Amino acid sequence: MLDLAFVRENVERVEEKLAERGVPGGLDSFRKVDLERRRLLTEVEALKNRRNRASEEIGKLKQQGVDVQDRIRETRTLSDEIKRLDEEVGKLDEELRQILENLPNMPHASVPIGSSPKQNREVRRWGEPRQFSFPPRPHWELGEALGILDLARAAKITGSRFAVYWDLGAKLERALANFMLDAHGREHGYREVLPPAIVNSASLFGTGNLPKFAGDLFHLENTDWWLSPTAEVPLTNLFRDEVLDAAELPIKLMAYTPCFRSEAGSYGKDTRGIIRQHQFQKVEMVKFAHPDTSHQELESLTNDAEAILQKLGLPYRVVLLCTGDMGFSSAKTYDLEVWLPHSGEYREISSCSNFESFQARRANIRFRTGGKGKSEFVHTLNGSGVAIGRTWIALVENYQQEDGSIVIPEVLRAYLDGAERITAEGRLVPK
RNA sequence: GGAGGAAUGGGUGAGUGGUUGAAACCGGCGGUCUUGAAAACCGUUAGCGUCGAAAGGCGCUCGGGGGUUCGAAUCCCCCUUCCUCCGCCA
Repeated sequence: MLDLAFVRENVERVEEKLAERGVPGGLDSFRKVDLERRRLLTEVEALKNRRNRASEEIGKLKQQGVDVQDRIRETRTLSDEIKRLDEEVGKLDEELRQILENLPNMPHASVPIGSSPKQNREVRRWGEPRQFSFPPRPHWELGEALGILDLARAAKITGSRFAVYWDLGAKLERALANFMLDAHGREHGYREVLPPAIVNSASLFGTGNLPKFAGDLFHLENTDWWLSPTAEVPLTNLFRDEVLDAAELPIKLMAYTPCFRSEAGSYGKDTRGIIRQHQFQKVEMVKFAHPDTSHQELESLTNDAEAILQKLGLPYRVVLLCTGDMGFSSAKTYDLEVWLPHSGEYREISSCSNFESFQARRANIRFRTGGKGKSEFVHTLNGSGVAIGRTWIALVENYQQEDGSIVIPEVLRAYLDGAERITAEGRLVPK
């Protein structure tokens, strides 16, 4: 959420910035409602002042034993008028609140302007896509053939866009999680957290998922609970309504959690395989940073995610999203895209964003320097470090052999009882 | 799930209708004293909104929301969270 006073004082600049994001319509209704609200507010506050003085007076007179019936009657009329005006102000408050809550964040100056992913800017590449001496197969074929991935049975027990992993397929998922948590914990200084996978609407409001994007989420019937779409939500909200000490910043947290997305509106997209799932697991990194250094923190956060792909030997590129492709809450986002041989393209595997004070304002997360002075909103950041399901895909596809087996990268073997290769030998799954 | 109890400023904790936005203590900050420090003493110490060029007004805020009243931290209703006891349970 943007700051009310800031928007008021910079309406035109805000309008320009939002136009860059392709937000239709200007801020005319904002101007109108804001003005009218303030006009009414001064009016009703003047009346309240009169009422307060009158009440005080009545109290005094009553103690002196003076008859105050007339005074009371007058003041009652005043109170009625106040009540009426208060309701009007309330309506305008609500209108203004809705306008503000539905404005996306302003893009950082370094973000390229554009309306589609085509205007995203590739920042760097790492690794060379492997040259295959045979036609590489997609992960769903390899996985089913090896008996480590089972989409048919997942559809039976739950539905489409769910997966069952067997044997080394399941273990690989667990190995990846542990490998990533260890790397970020030991080498990058993130503290591990295990949060709830169900969150309330206040938390989702804080990160900017609600009220606008309820359709992307799973809602638990007759409750205020939702399945968390990413650990960003619980982690960021850990410090909701709290004041942190500047000396503690940056605070770096990570969590391995399931993530749930309704994927409404993506029918027909990525229908094969496990690219797009209703449930997937992810290691997520979240930072609470000082405003002065948050953009440096974004760079290092992105590097931390990249380190995972490098250790796994997976070719990727880093893309700076343009204004039109960024998420609602973000001021600047880098996507990491990993190379997928079956489609011969780079696909998103991590998204690293600086939200600046946008989420902090919504969630009321502040910091104070030396325990004194005025508190300020922190800057929040997060990034996938990285999405496990898609890493699983990338490994299977990039390390596939002509015989359909998968070579396990060196760094993961310790997490898989020393296994060097996944083969169909001894498969458990009935065909 | 059932029965009770609680929620006040950075902390502890007073306060059951009228100068209480809130005592007292602790903590924080500034000062006096001291070679320095401690102790002691004095002073100071909420947030948001709104008007104003400023100085400074004014309004709102005692878990959240509604109500009663000329007037609510105080009375009534609803909700949330926490605690205790009973039941159930991985």
